[in-house]
Amino acid sequence: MAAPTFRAPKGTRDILPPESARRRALVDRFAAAAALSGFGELVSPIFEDLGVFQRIGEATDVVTKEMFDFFDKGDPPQHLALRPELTASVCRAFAEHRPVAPWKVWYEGPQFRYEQPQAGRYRQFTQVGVEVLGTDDPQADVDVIALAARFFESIGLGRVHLSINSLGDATCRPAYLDALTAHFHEHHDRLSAQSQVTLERNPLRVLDSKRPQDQEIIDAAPVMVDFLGADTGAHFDAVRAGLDSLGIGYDISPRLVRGLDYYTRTTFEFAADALESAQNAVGGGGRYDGLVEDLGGPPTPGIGFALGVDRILLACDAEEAFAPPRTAVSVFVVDVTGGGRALDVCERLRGVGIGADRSYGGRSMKAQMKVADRSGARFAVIIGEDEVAAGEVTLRDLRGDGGQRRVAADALVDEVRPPTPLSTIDEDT
RNA sequence: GUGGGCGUAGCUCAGUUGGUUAGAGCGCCUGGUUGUGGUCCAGGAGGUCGGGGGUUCGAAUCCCCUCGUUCACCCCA
Repeated sequence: MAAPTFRAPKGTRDILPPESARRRALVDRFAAAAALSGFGELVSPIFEDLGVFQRIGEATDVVTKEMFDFFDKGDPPQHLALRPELTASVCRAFAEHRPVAPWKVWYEGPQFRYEQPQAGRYRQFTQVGVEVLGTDDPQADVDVIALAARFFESIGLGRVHLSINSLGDATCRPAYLDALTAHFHEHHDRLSAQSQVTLERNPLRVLDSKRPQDQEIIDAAPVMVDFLGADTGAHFDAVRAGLDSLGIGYDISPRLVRGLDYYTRTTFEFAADALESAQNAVGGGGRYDGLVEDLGGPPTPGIGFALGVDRILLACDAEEAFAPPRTAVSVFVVDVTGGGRALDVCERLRGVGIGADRSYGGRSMKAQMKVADRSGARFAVIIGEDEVAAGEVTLRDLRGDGGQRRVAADALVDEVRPPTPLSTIDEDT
C-alpha cells in the first residue's frame, strides 16, 4: 500500500459508511432501551482532572501506565487525562451536582487507554453504559443487569453468557483477603513468576491468571462467597433471586474480580462466546459503594455497567447479527437535462421527509442509473426531455421486476409516499 | 512494555532458485445500447511492491532499521 502522508494514529481508526450507520443504530437502540428503563443521558467531558481517575485504583495498570494524560496551559498547569472509563466521571458529576437520588444515567462515547492494540482492543474505544447512584437495593442490581442482558438479546446476540460474583464489602472482604493471601503464600513457590508479582500487588488478581501452572492452586483457593457477612450474603442472594425470577441465566464465578479496585459486592461480566480472540468480554460492571465518597461526595452506593461497542459489533459479525440499516434514500433522481430539475425534485421530496439523492456532473443516463442502483433506493425518478415536454417524470421501480410508468411531475411526491414512509423503515437485525 | 506472524492496485490476493515493460479477481470509469440499473461482452484508469538504508551487474524477492497491522503476553471492556 502506498504511504499516505498521514494516517489515523496507532490504535485508532476511521469508521466509514455503512459500518458507521450500523454503529449509530446500535447506540441508538441502547439509548432507547435505557430511556425505557428511566435513565437519562449524562454527557460529560472527554477529559477530567487526572485525580478523578486515580481514585479508581492505585494498583491497576489503567491508572499506572495506560492513561493518556497531559498538562493544560494554565498557571499553574492542570494535570488532565483523557477518560479511560466513565464510571468515575459519573461519580464526579454526582459529587459535583448532588442530584436527587437515586440518580439513573446512561452514557455513550469514546474512551482512551494507552495500550498495545489487538483484536477488539483499541486506544480509542467506545462504550455505552448506565449507572444508578444512591441506592443499594439489590433489585437495582437486578434491574441494571437485566437491562444489559435484554439489550444483547434485542440486537440478536445469542451466544453471550453472564457471570456474576460478590466481592463482599469492607466488613467481610479483609478476612477473605487474609485467607486468600495465606493460601497463595502457602503455594508461593509453585505459582508462576508473574503471579508471584501480582500477589504482592493485589492478591485478588491472581485469581484472574490464565497460566496453566497456576490453575491447580487457584482452583483450591478459598472463594469470596464463603466469606460473605450476613448483609452482603443476603444482598447477593437477593440479586440471584431477582435474576432467577426474571429468567436471566448466569454462572457464579468466584474468579470474577474485575480490574478496578472500587468494586464492592456485586460484580458481573458478559462474555461473547462467538469471539475467538482473547478479548471476549463485551461488557461488565458491578457495585461501587465507596467511589462517590472517594471523589469528595456524600457516602453514596452505586451500581452500573459498561458495554464495549467495538467488541459487541465484532461479536455481531461472528454471529451474523445486527446488519447495517438500509439506506435512508428511497428515491434516486436521474436527470439528463442538466441536473437543475433534480435539484428541485430532491428538495421537494426531502421537504416532506422522503430520502432523495442524485448524481452530479451531468453523467449519462446509463451511468446515473448505475449509481441509482447502487444507492439502494427503491425508486428511480427519470427526467429527460420527453418528460419535461409532457410535464411528467418517469417513475421506475428499482426492486422486483423493475416496471416503470409516467406520472405527472406535480403528483410525484404522493406517488412515492408509501403507506408507511419508506425513509423510516428500519429492518430489524 | 515483551514476543511471533504479516505489509504487492480502492479491496482480497498471486508473483518460481534474486533476472526485461509487476499480474488476477472484485470494485471503479467508458463503450456495446445517441433514454434505462441489477446479467453479459469489450476496452480503460489505477502500483515509486509500507518507508529508509544496505548487499548485488540486477531486489517485490536477501540483510538491517523503522512505521503500521495482526496474534499472544502483561493488563483489561
